[in-house]
Order: sequence, then structure tokens, then C-alpha cells
Amino acid sequence: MLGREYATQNCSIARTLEIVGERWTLLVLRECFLGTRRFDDFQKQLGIARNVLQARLERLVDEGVLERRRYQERPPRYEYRLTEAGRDLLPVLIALMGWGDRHRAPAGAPTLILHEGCGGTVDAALACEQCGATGLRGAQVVVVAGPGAVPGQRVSATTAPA
Amino acid sequence: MLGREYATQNCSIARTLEIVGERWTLLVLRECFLGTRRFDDFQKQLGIARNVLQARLERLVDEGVLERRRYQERPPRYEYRLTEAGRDLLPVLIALMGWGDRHRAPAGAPTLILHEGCGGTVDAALACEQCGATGLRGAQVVVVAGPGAVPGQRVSATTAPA
DNA sequence: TACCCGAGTTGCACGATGAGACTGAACGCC
DNA sequence: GGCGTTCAGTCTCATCGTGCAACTCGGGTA
Repeated sequence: MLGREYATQNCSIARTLEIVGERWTLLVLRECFLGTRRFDDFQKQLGIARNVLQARLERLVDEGVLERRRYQERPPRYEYRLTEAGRDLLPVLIALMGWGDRHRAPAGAPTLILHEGCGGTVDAALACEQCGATGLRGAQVVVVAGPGAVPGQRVSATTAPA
Repeated sequence: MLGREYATQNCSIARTLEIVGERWTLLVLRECFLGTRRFDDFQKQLGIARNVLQARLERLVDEGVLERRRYQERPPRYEYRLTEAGRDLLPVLIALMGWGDRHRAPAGAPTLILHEGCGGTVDAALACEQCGATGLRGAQVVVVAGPGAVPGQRVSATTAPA
């Protein structure tokens, strides 16, 4: 049994979840985006078991999402920082936050993500890279096999349920 | 111990993860978007243990992400469909897929999400709801306390690591 | 020297998951 | 009527993941 893997799925969602899908991992990453660097600070902010935190940080470093940087020589002390690949997970976190804000925040959004350029609210939206249309919904997109598809690749004619 | 909850976190990401963060849940939802409806089909597509699948489907129904619809009277048979709230999780799935495509797909993307209107590729991007800017990165956004914030709410002056 | 801090490491109990068998209510066929 | 098949679960048990709490080690400081 491979507790975090989805070996039978030829699917990028599954590949991503193999790295960030374990309990606590996405919240560890949220902390990274919020500026947390050190082991004890992660532990305090999250209230997470130290062995679980250590395992999560180590995994994220191994997967190239975080890197360890020495901030002190004696004793050697390290902090954890997002790599470029790690920073590229921001849309995932903001999409999750967006859904929670809309559907599970009776008191309103605890935090807002604002555009530094104009002060507007930022969310993760489906956008077309060709024509620039944003805010697309399921009924406006189709799933097709891509370059990494295998015979019998799981696709559907449409993502919109009837 | 509450295995899926993050009770100490006043954070919409945590609220969302309490519903979709367990192993297999997001892949169950992927299947819903691809058109899967019935218990056995989910089980076959995912290769998931039947008791785990049942628990996941039941949870998603309880949380209002899926609904059961009877498709047959004798014996009573139900299928599972996304609710509006469930469909609103599409950006989460596509953001996860996007990251996997960019960072974990040596053979290229197994599937592509295309804009039905023009045929362009669709991805989940950070967009400003006020000025319409898209493709924003961490350095271009700030986190501030929102209406649901509590005293001492966890925010940071910027989401861009130094 | 004693104490504190930071970054882990360790041991153990309990819950989550996986594998596989089982159940019940049909339906169709011989 | 009996049998086999299908579908949607239910159940049992072994293994692994997580949580709790204590411990370890290598410093620095009073």
C-alpha cells in the first residue's frame, strides 16, 4: 500500500496530490507564503505534531517545493523557503481559499488577497490563454487528451454535468 | 482527535480542506466533473476501496458538494451529481492540474482543458476582480484581514518571500 | 554550572485506509 | 424454482498515518 500515491491515475491532479495531498501539507505551504520560515514557528502556527511537521517539510524539500537555507553556522540552523515550483502553487491555495470564502465563511472571509497594483480583490479564476476570457465555468470548457495521454486516457466530452 | 479538521485555523483554506482534503476526495470530484455518476463506476475508475469510496461520497453529500439522485425505483438506485457548490470547486481541480502539468508531467499534460468558445487552453490564474489583470504572481498581491478575521488573525504584509 | 532555545527524534496508542469477502434486492435465463 | 449476475453498499481485519508527549543534542547565556 502506498499511502500517498495514486499510481493507477494518469492525471496531473493525482501527481500534484501525491506531493501536497497529505494532511497538513497545504497549510504548511500557506505558512510559507505568509512568511513563516523556521521549524518552531511552523509548529506553533499550525499546532501540528513535530514528527508530522518534520516529515512534511522533508518531503517538500525532497520534491523541490521548498529549499532549506542555512541561517546560522553554530549550531547549523536552517529555514525553509519556497522554490519557484513552490511559489507556483499559489493558485491552488487561493482557489481553495476562494471556495471556502464563498461556501464556508458565515462571518465573511477571514483574509483577503488584494492586488497590489489597484487594490482589487484577487481570486483564482479559469482563464483562457488564447482569448483572455476569465471567469469561465464548467459548461464553457472541454477536456481533451493531451500530449501525455495514454491509450484509453480518461477524458470526457464535456466537464459540465447534464 | 479530529482526523480531518483544522479547528485552530481561522482560514478558508482550512475550511475547504476539511471537506476535500481527505485522501481520494478530490479525485472523486474529478470523476464527477468527467461525468461519472454511479458507485461502481467511481470504484472502477479510481481503484479505491469500497468502504472508503462510500464514506467519501456520503461526506460530500452531507456537505452539500454532491447530491444523490434516484435513477431507478426497484430496487432504489442512486447516482451522484455535483451541486452548484460542487461545481464551484472546478478552479481548485484545474489549479492542481496546472501545477502537475508544469512540474510533474515529463510526457506532457495527459489532458487539456480547452475553452469551448475559441479552443484556447484554460488554466486557473490569479485575477483581479477590479482591474481585470490576470496571471498575477505572489509578489503582486498582499494579504489583509477580511470581514471574518479574528483578533490576531494570521496575515502577513506580503505573500512574496524575501 | 544550570538553564533555555531550536530542531529535530523517538515510542506508543488510536484512527484512517486498503484488501477482500459478504449481503440484500433485484433481474434474466434455463 | 434455482442459479447466476449486477449493483450498491457493509463488514472484518491488518497495516500504515497521525497525534501526543517526552526525549536528545548542540549550542548560547547568565
